[in-house]
Amino acid sequence: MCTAAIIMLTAEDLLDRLRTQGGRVTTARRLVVSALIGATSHVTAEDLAAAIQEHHPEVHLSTVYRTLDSLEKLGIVEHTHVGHGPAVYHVGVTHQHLVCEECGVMIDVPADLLEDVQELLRQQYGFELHVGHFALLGRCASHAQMRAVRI
Amino acid sequence: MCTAAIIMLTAEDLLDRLRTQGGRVTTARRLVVSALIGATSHVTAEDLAAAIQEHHPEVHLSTVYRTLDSLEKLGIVEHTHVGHGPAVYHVGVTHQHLVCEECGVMIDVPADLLEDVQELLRQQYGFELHVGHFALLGRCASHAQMRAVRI
DNA sequence: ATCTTTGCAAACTTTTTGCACCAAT
DNA sequence: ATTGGTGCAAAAAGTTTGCAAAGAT
Repeated sequence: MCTAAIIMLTAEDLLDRLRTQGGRVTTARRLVVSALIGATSHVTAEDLAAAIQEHHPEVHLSTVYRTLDSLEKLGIVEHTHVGHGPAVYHVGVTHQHLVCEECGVMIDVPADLLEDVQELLRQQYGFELHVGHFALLGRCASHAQMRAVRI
Repeated sequence: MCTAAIIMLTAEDLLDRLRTQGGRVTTARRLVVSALIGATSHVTAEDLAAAIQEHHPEVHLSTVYRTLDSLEKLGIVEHTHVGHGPAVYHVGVTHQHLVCEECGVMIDVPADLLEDVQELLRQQYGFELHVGHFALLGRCASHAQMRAVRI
């Protein structure tokens, strides 16, 4: 059973989308797309570059960034800012990230958890919330008690 | 009438707090604190430095950052990340920022607007949301219709 | 006298860009 | 033959840090 068919995109699906929009399918792009799809969790551009460069050291980090950009413009990939560090990228359905400011652990929660705020902001401020673009920061269960000053 | 007495802190109050905690009150710190309190809205470290440097060009940006850090450790000042740009600083009550990804306009909303999500996250994930540390991104009323691809 | 803070320069991190060369359509 | 993409190096943007000199207590 799969609740979100859209996330079952294969590497070739993504590459086809690129080609259809007038883009070219290159070795570098193939590698970025496979690395992204093969990733077990959210990855940074640098993670992807490192993984690719194990076997293809010539693929440059800037190429990874540019490929991810292209995929985002197609609406297939999203990036999220998870705190003070680098952005993470993922394929598939929009969701919200919770990040612990203490230990960095990331929790994925469904986007509809923010539906009510979204509606509230729409009604009171005419503001259309873009769920998922920024993580929600705070403290995970194991660090919730802490009252550390440094954040 | 003033609903939040806590924001009525004067520059001298802040400086006293620094002194009480074993800190020193220097010319540079005096200037940063006055600039911050005198600011009409949320300001970046660079904004503050620029304002100060009009009359005191010797005060360095890094000193501004360090003073803001000290004030944050005392819990008097907060910074917020409002998108891809620099952080903004403010004295006073915690609130949430909405930022338009299209035009950059910033809307301040009361922190309690997120109370329900906060409670939900607490109950379902044991996650203690730190309201205000990151802005909520989206589109303001005048840009809500746009479906621009680039974000 | 002591210990904090400053100014400066330099490093750092993440991401973007200019450009000549190369490659996919 | 076009146009778009790549690799590289370098810049950009925001923030932090090391250090010797200066300053507050």
